[in-house]
Amino acid sequence: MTTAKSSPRRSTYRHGDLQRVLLAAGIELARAAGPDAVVLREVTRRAGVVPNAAYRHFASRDDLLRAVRSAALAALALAIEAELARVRPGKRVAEVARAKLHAVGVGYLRFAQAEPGLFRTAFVVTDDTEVKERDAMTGNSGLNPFELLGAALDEFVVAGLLAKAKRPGAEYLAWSAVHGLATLVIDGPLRRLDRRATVRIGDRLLEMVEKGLG
Amino acid sequence: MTTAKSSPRRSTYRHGDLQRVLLAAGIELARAAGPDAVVLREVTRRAGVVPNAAYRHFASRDDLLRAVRSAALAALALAIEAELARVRPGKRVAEVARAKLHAVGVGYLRFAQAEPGLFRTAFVVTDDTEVKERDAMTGNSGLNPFELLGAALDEFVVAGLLAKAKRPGAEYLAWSAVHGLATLVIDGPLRRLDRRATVRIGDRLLEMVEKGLG
DNA sequence: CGGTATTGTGTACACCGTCCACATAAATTT
DNA sequence: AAATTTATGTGGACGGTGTACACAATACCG
Repeated sequence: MTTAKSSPRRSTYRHGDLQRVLLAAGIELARAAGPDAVVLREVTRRAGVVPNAAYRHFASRDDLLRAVRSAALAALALAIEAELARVRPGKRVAEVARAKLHAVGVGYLRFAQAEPGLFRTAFVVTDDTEVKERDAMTGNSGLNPFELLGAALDEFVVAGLLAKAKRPGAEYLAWSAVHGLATLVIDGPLRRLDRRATVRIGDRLLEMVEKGLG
Repeated sequence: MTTAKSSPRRSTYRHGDLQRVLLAAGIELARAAGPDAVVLREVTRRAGVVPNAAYRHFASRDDLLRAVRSAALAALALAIEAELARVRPGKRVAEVARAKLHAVGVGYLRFAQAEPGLFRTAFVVTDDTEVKERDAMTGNSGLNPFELLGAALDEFVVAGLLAKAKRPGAEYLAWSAVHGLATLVIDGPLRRLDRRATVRIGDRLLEMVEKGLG
């Protein structure tokens, strides 16, 4: 017999869509158990392929992880955009701007709590710092999470809620606060908070950011 | 011959102080390259001992990592206390309280930038959530970093800078902001900032927290 | 149709954490 | 002081990991 061993479960020698399947498996592992769970051999196992096959599509395990990380960032961007889409186009620009910034924060925190594995993966620190797949980590708007926050702050300036002089760098301050709370909620002392309590403290935090930025 | 092989480099069969040496080696690895670098076999290698010897002092690699994490938290607490000690005991309580909160934030950020490996290790998420070595992670004051922040906020209330009603949970908000900025600075987009620029944005962040908390 | 580039396979290596049985030395009991 | 128990380090093994290298099978292109 020419073919036996384990279980080919695939008639053709070529897989056809291995890259995508490997990435999908990686994302699934990350979702279930965070970045450390993205192990190359398990990914290939799920794709029904030998471990080394992955090296035809990813330079290393770290390269695969980077791809998964981009996907996680894209998912976060989509979650934020979904929250932004719920903002009703009211009359007063100030209120709309406020609602949008709030939506960014809420989307961020919601995602962290709903998908902690992906969230941690999105912010894992990989070997080489610079990113090439810039647009693999964006949502429908073409903006990544950080840029979505920046856009919301721009509207704050337009609405007169934030002095133009204070705009540069403001996204770092706002992002710090929201991201910090997210890590507290998924890994830190606020781990056991339920959704309601999270929303409450999230609101307080966003209030602090709004009041404090100006 | 009874003894040969590699190099015992130790005459006595017993080591004498292995637990401490293993922990020290683990801390050194964490300092140099973060939590993932705390690998059990390397730690024992540095102690001149066979890998399994570690299991007489730590239940697992994760247990060792937890000990290193406690040490890292203690180091952070010490850094904060050092900054607090520089606060001059001025006349006005309000000014002192402000300076102390500022010192906590600055100590936190300084430590993150000066010892990124230890900082990341201090906040690594380990398997079992609860901590037993509660006082292995404190500074000279007996307080851990989080509690030091809480104490600073208490003084804020005493000084009338923070309404009593807003005190509960305030440490979560302040901590979120500072910790978020720290991660931005060591792993995120602000990675390349020099000390001066870090101090500047740190000041802005702390200003936001002060203004926003009230 | 025949050569060539692409993609998956097989084998092998070094490293990791951890289990088990065993050896040695210190502590304790007799 | 001798005997026994307990603490600590050793040796060897197993299954897991990432990845390098040579090879095989297919798709593609002239």
